[in-house]
Amino acid sequence: MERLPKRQRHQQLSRLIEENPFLTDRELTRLLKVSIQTIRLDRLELSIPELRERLKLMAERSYDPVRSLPLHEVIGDILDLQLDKSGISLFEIREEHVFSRSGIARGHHVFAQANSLAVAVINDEIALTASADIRFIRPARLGEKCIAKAYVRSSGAQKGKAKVEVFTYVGDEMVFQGNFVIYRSAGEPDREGGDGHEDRH
Amino acid sequence: MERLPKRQRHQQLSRLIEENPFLTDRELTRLLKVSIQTIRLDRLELSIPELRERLKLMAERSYDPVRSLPLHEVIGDILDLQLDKSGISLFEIREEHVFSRSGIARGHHVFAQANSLAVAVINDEIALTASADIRFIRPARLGEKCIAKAYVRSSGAQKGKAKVEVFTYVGDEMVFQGNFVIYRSAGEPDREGGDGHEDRH
DNA sequence: GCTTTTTTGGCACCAGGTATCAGTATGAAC
DNA sequence: GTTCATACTGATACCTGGTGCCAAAAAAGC
Repeated sequence: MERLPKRQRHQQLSRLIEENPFLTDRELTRLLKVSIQTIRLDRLELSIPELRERLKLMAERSYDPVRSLPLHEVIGDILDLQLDKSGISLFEIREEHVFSRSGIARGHHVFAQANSLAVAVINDEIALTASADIRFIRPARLGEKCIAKAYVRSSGAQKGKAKVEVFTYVGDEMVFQGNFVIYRSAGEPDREGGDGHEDRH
Repeated sequence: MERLPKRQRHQQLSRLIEENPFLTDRELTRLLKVSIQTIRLDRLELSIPELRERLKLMAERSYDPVRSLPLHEVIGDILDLQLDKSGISLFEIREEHVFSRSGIARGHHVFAQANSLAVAVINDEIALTASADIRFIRPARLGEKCIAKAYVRSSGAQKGKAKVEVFTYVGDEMVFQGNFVIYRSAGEPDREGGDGHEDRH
């Protein structure tokens, strides 16, 4: 018996299930023209879990709050935070942040890291982005770690507006720079803004 | 028999399953102190599908490319697009876009709608945001429908840079305004940018 | 009291498997 | 030719997490 058919079938099986994880063993018998036992042996050898386990894994992954709400609260990990002074956050460009073909991060994510850091650095219950002036210096790419540094240029605790400057680096290359004007609740909290935070931890 | 216990149980059941869709009927019997048949009757009345169906739905949702990559391609539905001239998109502020307590949309989403429309309106294979000057005029809130209108002010097909102005409205109130500079592949596609598109359909 | 609703129990059945044992085909090795 | 290994198939028992249905018991409601 040729060895190839089996290996080919294994490859096909992997591919089929990868591109449609909703296939039952019975449906796979039709596609691969082998018995259901063979399908199951193959899955065993390839350690591909059964349909229900596959679906459960997918559901869990999409249910994971960290993954399912990637734009909640602060984007990136806060490394340092000196309220009303400065802050640093780290954000790694992963698969889900880039265009699959070019590997270039979508602007939203780079913006979101900077924006949420600018908001987080403001020492107030409510902080909302009023305006921003941003520049994408060079594209951020898959796997790169973006370090955003925010500096409060004028805290404006009395005026109700604060100016925050954010620089985002990959290594020593700057990829993004932005000037944010943040409304703070000391001023008129709800008049403007498109972002804010409600939980300070 | 009081009507309340049943209704209360129904509420509890809905809440429990909502916050943990992975619960089996058997586990629910422990939590609600009723028989498994009652749980099943309750699910029937509330038309809550069985565990496996719930997981399957979650898996499908996370597998659906449109939903699983909410920040892919264009955010919002394109209502009108005249390449290198103007475009209109609609984006409804839903639960997942707002801060749960204030109901105010996170800035990323409002920005993302405007940004992706600005990029989409450019008639080129590759388009990347180079810089932007944005203003959040008033907060967008849960349930509001944001209409973004983009106007290409200078297409710059030769220069490699285009200027796009975007206004986002809720009803006749402006919530956001932004000026975008977009790099287009005619110029130097990969030199800058934080966003782009790879598929034009 | 009696009636109605709610709850429970029991049983058959289903999908989509796992696990295991036995049998068959096929080709290479001696 | 016989033996052996590998691959494949079939059959059966069992599992989970249910559905569907019927009847009995319990709890309200009047």
